[in-house]
Amino acid sequence: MSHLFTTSLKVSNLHHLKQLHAQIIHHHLHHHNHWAAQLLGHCTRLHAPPPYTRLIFDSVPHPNVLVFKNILKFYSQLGAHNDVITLFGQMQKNGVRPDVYVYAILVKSVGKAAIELHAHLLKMGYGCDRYVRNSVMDTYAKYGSVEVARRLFDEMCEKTVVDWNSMISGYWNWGYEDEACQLFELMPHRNVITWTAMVTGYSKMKDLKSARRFFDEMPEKSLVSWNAMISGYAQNGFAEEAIGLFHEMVNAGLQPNETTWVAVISSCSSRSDPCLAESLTKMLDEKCIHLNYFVKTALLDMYAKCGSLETARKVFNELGVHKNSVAWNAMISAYTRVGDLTSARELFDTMHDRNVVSWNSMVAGYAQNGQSAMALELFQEMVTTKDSKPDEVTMVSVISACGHLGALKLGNWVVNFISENQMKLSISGYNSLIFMYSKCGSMKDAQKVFQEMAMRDVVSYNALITGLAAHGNGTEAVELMLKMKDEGIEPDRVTYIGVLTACSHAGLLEQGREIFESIKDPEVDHYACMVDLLGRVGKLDEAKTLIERMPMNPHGGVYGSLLNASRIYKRVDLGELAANKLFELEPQNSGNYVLLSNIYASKARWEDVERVRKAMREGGVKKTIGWSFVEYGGKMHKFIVGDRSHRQSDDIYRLLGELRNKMRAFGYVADKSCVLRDVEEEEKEEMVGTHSEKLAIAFALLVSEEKEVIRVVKNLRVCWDCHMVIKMISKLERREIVVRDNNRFHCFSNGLCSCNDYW
DNA sequence: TCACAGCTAA
Repeated sequence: MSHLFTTSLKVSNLHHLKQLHAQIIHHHLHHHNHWAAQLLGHCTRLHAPPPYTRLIFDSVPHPNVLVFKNILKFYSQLGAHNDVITLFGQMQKNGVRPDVYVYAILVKSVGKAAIELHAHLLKMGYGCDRYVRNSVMDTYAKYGSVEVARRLFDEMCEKTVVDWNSMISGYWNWGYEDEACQLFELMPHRNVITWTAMVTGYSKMKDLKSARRFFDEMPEKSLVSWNAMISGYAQNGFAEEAIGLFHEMVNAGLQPNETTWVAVISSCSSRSDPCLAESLTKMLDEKCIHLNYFVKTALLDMYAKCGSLETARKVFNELGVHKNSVAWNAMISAYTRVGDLTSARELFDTMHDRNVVSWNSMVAGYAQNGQSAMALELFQEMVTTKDSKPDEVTMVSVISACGHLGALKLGNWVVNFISENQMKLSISGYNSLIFMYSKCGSMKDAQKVFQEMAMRDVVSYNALITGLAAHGNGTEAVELMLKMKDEGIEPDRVTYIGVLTACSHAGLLEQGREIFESIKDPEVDHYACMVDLLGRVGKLDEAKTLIERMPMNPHGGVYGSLLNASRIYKRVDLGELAANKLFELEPQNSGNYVLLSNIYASKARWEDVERVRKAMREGGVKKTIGWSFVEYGGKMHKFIVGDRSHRQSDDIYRLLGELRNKMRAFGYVADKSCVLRDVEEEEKEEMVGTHSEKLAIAFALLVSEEKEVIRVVKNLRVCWDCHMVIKMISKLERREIVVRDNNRFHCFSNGLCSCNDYW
């Protein structure tokens, strides 16, 4: 049996551990407490898989305090607090008397309940044991109240360096920078752990400069210190610095461990550089690094972000039963990143330990892939099931989805939800609110949010300027740009796109020209805005000249602006020129065909209209179909061409029929511009159909009260006949109809549109 | 005699 002792000495990896385990079983010793405790100790040290470790524990018929201690330590290290508490209960049931160390572990796991446990420990006379005392204080500092921890700290007559370190980390944990620094200064003897805690603390506050200062000033550095600094860089997006420091560490002759690798791998993920990923994979292979849980999950994420979804999935599958929520969430976002929402949802539905990040990944996945309605549906499920509590990340996605849909009532509900749950919003949270209100057509609220912000960044200004632009408030947008310059915030490319668009919508030719001239290196998008501005005020030939003099190749947006202007001013020559360029640049974009055919239609050139349609058919160009939304009763109702899925479909179609008859009676005859045709009459015709807008308006008419404003939201350019229908309904029904088309707001009343260039 | 404090993935 003596060889067992020698084997047990060199257990340096999982393989050795399993060999030792096999030998112990061979000698029928696995029921013995001594050997079980040995094995469990190795499990903790080597981060063995929990099911394997549990198997060893369960094979002991009468575990003693040593065995319990080791299994508790294992679970404690995993952060499996519930298992610690359950096992502690079992220990008491078995009549095994816990010692101070067991209590020290337990205190860490019970979280806020440590307060009761603390009283119990005092009664038992364990209060003055320095390990118990430190554990209690540490737990208060981590999970409870840092003030209580400080009181305990102050009451100690002899403080060890461990107590000081616990207290300093406790302060950092709650973001109390000043208190942490104060203690650091007061401390009689600092050790490497103290210094490392300072590095981590500053990294947590995103103050990498100070973190690095402490790192450089440390009298001695351990591997953990290096890891702290590298991880600090990695977690704050300083990938270059993290990788650089990693090389420095290797050059200093230090052997990286798994924690180091995790930081390096995650830096590589954020770079999304497939070459770097490959060289890293090779390096791990060559060095035969043992890949633990964290490393494998980090690798999974790296593969997903560096373009190899298949490899990521392979790692994910290989994690087997040991997968935790982080791996699941990484895989879910990997799918949403490439737009594969089906696979993402499949994973989301099959995972059982969903947390807030899982929900966020899925909600953001829908929101960022144009499925705002699904994003809101899932959010509502999240709130009703109370599976996880939404956080700021959730709310930003939800707010953005409300904006895309123009769901104002829902958006207001979300704002209420945020204040009721006392959620704090960061600058980007407020920015998303400005965006939402702008998109919902409520500039008053957008401006209110903007005013109330304590700090604003360039995105805040851009959100408001873009909103003002969409509402045609050109002068205000220009003023806002001047104001941001005054406050020392430099306009960026988005700002200029916003102001130029605003000038264009408000017809501010001279100011637009001036601003365009002031841009240092105008990009192609800025030229497109300028062409749009010139075109809308009727200077089409000047717009054409500007295009010819562009220093770069014009993109679709440039010619799109010219085409749109040609439509407004019925310039067939320039319209044809722009359209022909567009048919080359973006042959599958149906909108260009629609616009050209509308120019012909406005000149009653029906043969040409037919010719464009034929070209479209023959080119296999499918009209892009989009959803229209109407918010009613706190819900979004969505419609698509020929839709019959809505609950009130029958009523909606009946109303459409009635409207058609009414229009005929008022003399609006269906002419060749297909004003009143719908899908039943024109099944084979791709240019027309029962458009989503028609269905949406009919639905809104059905449910709205007399004189209520009807709001229809649609982001794509809508067709000729739909515009005509909207105009006529607004005249016949004497209703105001607001349509968000092409991200602009159009208010129809009495058959007239608020903007002068609407058809 | 030891254990207690610092670093790890979305």
